[in-house]
Order: sequence, then structure tokens, then C-alpha cells
Amino acid sequence: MSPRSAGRSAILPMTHTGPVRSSSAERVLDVAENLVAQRGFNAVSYADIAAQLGVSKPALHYHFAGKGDLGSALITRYASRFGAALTALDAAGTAPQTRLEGYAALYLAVLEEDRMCLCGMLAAEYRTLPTPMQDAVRDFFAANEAWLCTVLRDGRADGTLQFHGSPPDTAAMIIGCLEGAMLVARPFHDTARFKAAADNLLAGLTAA
Amino acid sequence: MSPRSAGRSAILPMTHTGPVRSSSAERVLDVAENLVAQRGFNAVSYADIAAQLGVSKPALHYHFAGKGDLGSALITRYASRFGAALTALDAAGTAPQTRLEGYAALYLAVLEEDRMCLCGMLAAEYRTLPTPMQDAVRDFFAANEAWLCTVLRDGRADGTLQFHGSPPDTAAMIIGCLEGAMLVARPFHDTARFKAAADNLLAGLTAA
DNA sequence: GTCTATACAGCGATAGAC
DNA sequence: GTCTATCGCTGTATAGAC
Repeated sequence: MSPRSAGRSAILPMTHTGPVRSSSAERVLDVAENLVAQRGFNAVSYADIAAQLGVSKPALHYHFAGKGDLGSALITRYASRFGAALTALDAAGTAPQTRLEGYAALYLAVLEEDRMCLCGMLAAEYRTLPTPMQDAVRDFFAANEAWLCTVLRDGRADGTLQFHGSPPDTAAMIIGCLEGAMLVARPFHDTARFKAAADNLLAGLTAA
Repeated sequence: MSPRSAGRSAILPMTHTGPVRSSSAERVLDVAENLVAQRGFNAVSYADIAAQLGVSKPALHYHFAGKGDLGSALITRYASRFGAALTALDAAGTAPQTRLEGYAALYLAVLEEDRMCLCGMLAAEYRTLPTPMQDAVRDFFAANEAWLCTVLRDGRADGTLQFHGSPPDTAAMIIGCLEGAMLVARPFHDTARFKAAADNLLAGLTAA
């Protein structure tokens, strides 16, 4: 495995499906996504991205006219990659509990790269984002919640999952718990802290 | 109730104990805390704070030499206020479940002012903060976790609370769930979303 | 304790050559 | 598609008067 493909899979673990066309724009997004997920959208500059790529700032403007355009593209790509990962978890007749574990594992994978969930980060900065980015962040969470609802309903139907509230309310709790556990784990540089919270969450949802 | 005291109680609900000495430095912190909790530390400038106070930028530098000093003071004051609120919840022989509900209510009060938890916001920006601020953020969460552990142990001892993991692991899940539910609720401008997640969380911890 | 004035670095963005 | 050069603005911070 070449250094580059190792680097890519570290950044894009959810859809790494073999031979990847890595256009200049894609490489910009790769670097930007990594920086934004670590430091936040407002703390990342064109200069930062250009420096890591070894190009000049105007080269970035050629691909993304304004910073807001770059940000929107970032979310779009992240959301579609995340969505593909969720679809993959639905394959065959995977048990609801297994799908839930897979969902938590997606978050853990991000945290282990010392990154925050891109949309969790952007949710914190929400009030300072351009409107298109705000809408895209909201859509991301809505899609996650919808997917979780189907898993929860399946699990309640076949008796493998148990929970007190409605599926949407429980889905909101699951997303919140995982995003928040990531958020709090990072200051402690402690992935075990996240795992403990996630395991605890799943244990509470598993039928005895 | 004067407009000013109304404003103060909206910003400082946790320790509003009557006649308040409102030195210039305190007023700077009031405005800064509100702005940072809404927009993030990196998205708030001396100019923003000075404008809301109706003073000049150098006036702020007189009270807080650098932005890092202001940020550290912000966390210190927030943490001590939060700590006092937790101590208040321990009064008399309050039931563990009631203390837990009170804890969640503290978060809800912040969200209803359309703010993020100050330290939750700073956790997102963690990688970009000066070291003293990073340490203070970590201490805040550690203190919260310690307090929750005592509540959880009390509740397990008297049989009013039930949970699968250890008290520290469960405490990490509770903090994560509440911080994350706030984080995700803000893009939806929807406090009901937070309440649902919090109620769901507490229901899972309450002994049947 | 607050002001005016200013220094200086960094930001996003554009013009125009290649 | 990428470069050099540069613009206008905003950021934190300081000097010195009052």
C-alpha cells in the first residue's frame, strides 16, 4: 500500500472502494476536510490548505470560488460518503443491533484519526456559517435520524432492541450521545472514554 | 425588575443571588460569554465585545491583556458558577433521580437562551485554544463527571437508578448525551429535540 | 479606566501573466 | 490550472493622551 493510498484511506474510510480518481478539487477537499474536522471551519484558512497541498491560494479559488462554496462541497461529499456507509450497513438481513454497532463504529473511526465529526464541528459553529452550509448540516443530521429510526423500528419489531420513547426521540438521543461523546473525548485525548459511552448507550438499547 | 437585571439573569441563571457587584471586568465577561457560547471563541473579536458594551477595544485590553486571558477567565467563572449549581442540587437529602433531572435542566436553560454550553463550544475548538484554556475545559468536564459519579453511586445504592456500566462510564455517557443533544438541537432551532433526548436518557436510567 | 491613533499580521478575494 | 502580486478589510495588540 502506497503512502498516498494509506493517507487517503485514513481520511476517507467510509467509501474507499478501490481505484480513486483524485482530481485536484478532490485533493483540496481531502486536505480541507481533515483540517476543518480538527480545528473548525473558522480556524482554517486558504493559506493553511494551500500550504499543505504545496500550491498557492489562488489555485484553491479556481476550484471553489469562495470559502462558503468550499464548505458546502465539504458537507455534500461528507454526507454522501456517510450515507453510503449507512446503506452498506443495511446489506442483506443484518440484525438491527449489528447495524447500531456499525453506526457507532463509524464515529469511533473518525475519533481515532483525532478528528471531530465534520458536521458535529460545523454544528458548533452553526451561527457563523453561510446559509447553504447551515442547511446542509441540518440535512445531514435529519438523514442520520431517519436512518436510525428505521433501525429502531426494526429492532423493536423483532424484539432485539428496547427503548422507552418514540423512535425519533430515541434516534435524537443516539446521535446526540455519539456526537457529544466525541466532543468531550477529544480534550482528554482518550478514545476509551468514547468507547465507554458508546458501549453504555448500546447496552441500554439491547433487549435483555 | 429592571432591564439590566433581566438581562443578567438571562445570562447568569445559575448563581443569580440578588444584589450583584457588576464591575467593568464582570460586564466584559458577561458580554463575551454570551457571544462565545453562541458563535465560538474564534468567531468573536474584541471589536464585537467592545461594540456591544459601547466602549473601545483598548478598554478590554486593560482588563484582560490578551484574548487567551479573557478566555481563561471566561471558563473559570463559568465553571465556578456551574459548580455552585451542582452543589445546590445536592442540598438536603435530594433524591438521586431529582439531582439528575436538575442536571439536565441546567443544560436546557442554556439552550433555551439559544446558547451552547460554553465548554461544549470550546471543546469543539479545543485544538485551536491556548494551553491554559485547554486545561480549564478539561477540568470542567472532569468535575462534572465526578459529580455525576456520586449521584450515580447514590442512586444505585438506594435502588432508584439502574445502569449497565460503571459509574464513570455512565457519567461520560450522560455528559456526552446532553452536550451532543444541545449541539445537534441548535441547527434545528428546536428545544423539544433536546428535551426528547434528555427525557429518553433519564428514562433509561430510572429503575422500573 | 477609558480614549484616539496606529502598528502589523492575517484574512478572503481578484487581476493578469503563463 | 497554477502562478506572482496585490487589494481592502479585519484581527490582536500597543503607545500615549486624558
